[in-house]
Amino acid sequence: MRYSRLFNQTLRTSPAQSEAASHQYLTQAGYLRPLASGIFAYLPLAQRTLRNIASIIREEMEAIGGQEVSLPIVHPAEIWQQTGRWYTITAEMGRFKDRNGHDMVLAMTHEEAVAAIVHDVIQSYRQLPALIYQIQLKWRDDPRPRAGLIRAREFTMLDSYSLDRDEEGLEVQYQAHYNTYHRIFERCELPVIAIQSDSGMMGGVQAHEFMYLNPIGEDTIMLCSSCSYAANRQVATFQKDHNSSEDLKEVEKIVTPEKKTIADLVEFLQISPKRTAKAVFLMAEMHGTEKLVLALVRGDMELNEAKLAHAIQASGLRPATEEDILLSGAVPGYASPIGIKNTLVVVDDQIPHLRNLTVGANQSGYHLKNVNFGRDYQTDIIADIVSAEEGFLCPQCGHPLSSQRGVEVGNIFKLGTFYSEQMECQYLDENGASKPIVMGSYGIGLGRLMACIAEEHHDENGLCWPLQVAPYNIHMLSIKDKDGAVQPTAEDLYEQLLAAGISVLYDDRDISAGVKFNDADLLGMPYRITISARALSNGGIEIKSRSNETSHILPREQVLPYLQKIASRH
RNA sequence: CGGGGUGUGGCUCAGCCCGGUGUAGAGCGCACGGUUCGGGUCCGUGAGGUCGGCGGUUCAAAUCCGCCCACCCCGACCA
Repeated sequence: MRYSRLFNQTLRTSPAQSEAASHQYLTQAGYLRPLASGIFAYLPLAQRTLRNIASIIREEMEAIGGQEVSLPIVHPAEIWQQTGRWYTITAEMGRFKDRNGHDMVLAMTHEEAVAAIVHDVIQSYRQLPALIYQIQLKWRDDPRPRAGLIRAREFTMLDSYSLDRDEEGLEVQYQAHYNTYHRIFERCELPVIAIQSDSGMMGGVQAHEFMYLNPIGEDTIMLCSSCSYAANRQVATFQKDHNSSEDLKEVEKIVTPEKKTIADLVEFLQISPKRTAKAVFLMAEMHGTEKLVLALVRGDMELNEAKLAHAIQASGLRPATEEDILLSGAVPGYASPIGIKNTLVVVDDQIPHLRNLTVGANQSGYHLKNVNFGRDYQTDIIADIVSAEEGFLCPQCGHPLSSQRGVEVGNIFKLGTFYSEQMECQYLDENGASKPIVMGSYGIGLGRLMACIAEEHHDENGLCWPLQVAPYNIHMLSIKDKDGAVQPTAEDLYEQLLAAGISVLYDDRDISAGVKFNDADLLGMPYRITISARALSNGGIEIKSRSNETSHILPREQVLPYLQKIASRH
């Protein structure tokens, strides 16, 4: 491609409205233009990069037996109603009516659509296992898009769906994806770690996320430096301490005027927050109705809403208002499970092992000392509902955990039979018995992946693409000379490279050398070749790798074979 | 949804506080001419703007007031 024909415009200054390096450079170098919040146009350089990422993905998916399909991005509401997600997912789903007034959905993901097709295609165990995948657009009306492609509302995603007879089959395909995803990210030269994760709105039983560790990320990952433990903070567990050797003491009502927070209370009573329990009130969306939930956790712990939602099978949580709380008979600031009604009480699994805690008396200005689970109150639901924090002890080895931020570039889920049951995807086994297909679903965000690669591979001058994803392998530029030997040489070499099938961007513009060099650095092709009078008089043509400061001169006739060797690594 | 910030040509911004310089400015980019030719050369000419929108105040609004919209950042939220 001749630069003079390239559809793009680099910017001298990076746009002010971006913080992430990837966003800045992708915009400044003319890969990307915003159209609306979280909605982007991909210009030719970005499109080529994405295409390269996509071909890596296709190769690797085909290698584990994947077959590519293309599912619609507009769905009839019926299939989403069938799985219930029409009702459980709210503002994030794009909906509209067609001309006949039918409710339609913009695909956020494709489990429903896949299941609808699988329902028609798969009849027999002879057709299983199967693996289908697509690289397709998604729409999620995210409440807060940010950092350019890191979190967009419209985005392209690889999503694959495994279909198996049973759990064993699913395990095989899950493992295959686990390994393949590592290979895909490796080929893109993006370092990632696989961590345990929440299955969120997808439902399902087991899940891993592939995280690119970087402060720009919005997920918090708990890591153990002495063993392999790594988990999303939403699900990370840790070793909890107990004091169950203490004797039970008598409950004692104490006066605590205006001590509505744990901080005030422990200051007033001069006790450790570990000797208190706090009650957090939330309204939970459960099976279409709202219910008040009291979550009881140790005073120094933080409630983890993802864990809580999981424990009570809630589809959504919101903070309870004062009015909500008063209806239960509890007193905000002085609340506890003792004596409240019409409330779902969830107790953190540490609490039953803690004795003689101080909790609210459900009476303004009073707390209760020496309260004990079992003796003084009961509940049906005991679960791990607190967040792991930096310094808490690793659940596997007891070493203190650390935390880091990360970007989720991929994930794999064992869906099990949820969707196949909802959508009636069944097959007949050898005995003629009808059984639900066991499904898995797996995804990689392509735009996000491209942004993460840019984030990982850039310097103060611009992007530095890895060879396999770079829009062009070679950035060739000529520097105009007096006697005019440069231009014909450059044209000639360019034609030769094209004929050899090497992907090359040739800066043929009639502008100063500095501009060409700066643009070459900004655009970030892995190799730069310079044709100039100086290089020619030094015996040939200059070659420099983008990530390396030094260049070297190669005789004219050796250039093509040299570049062919580089390109063959593509 | 809560908090903060910003909207002036393709990009970065000045002007606004304290209304009036008469066709609204600069740099970059773009077009044309010249100049230079290994790290965004220099000079000249030129095109390009409903000053986010609507309403109000005023003899007069980019500037003051009100409402709305968009975008960015933090939080809530989120495969």
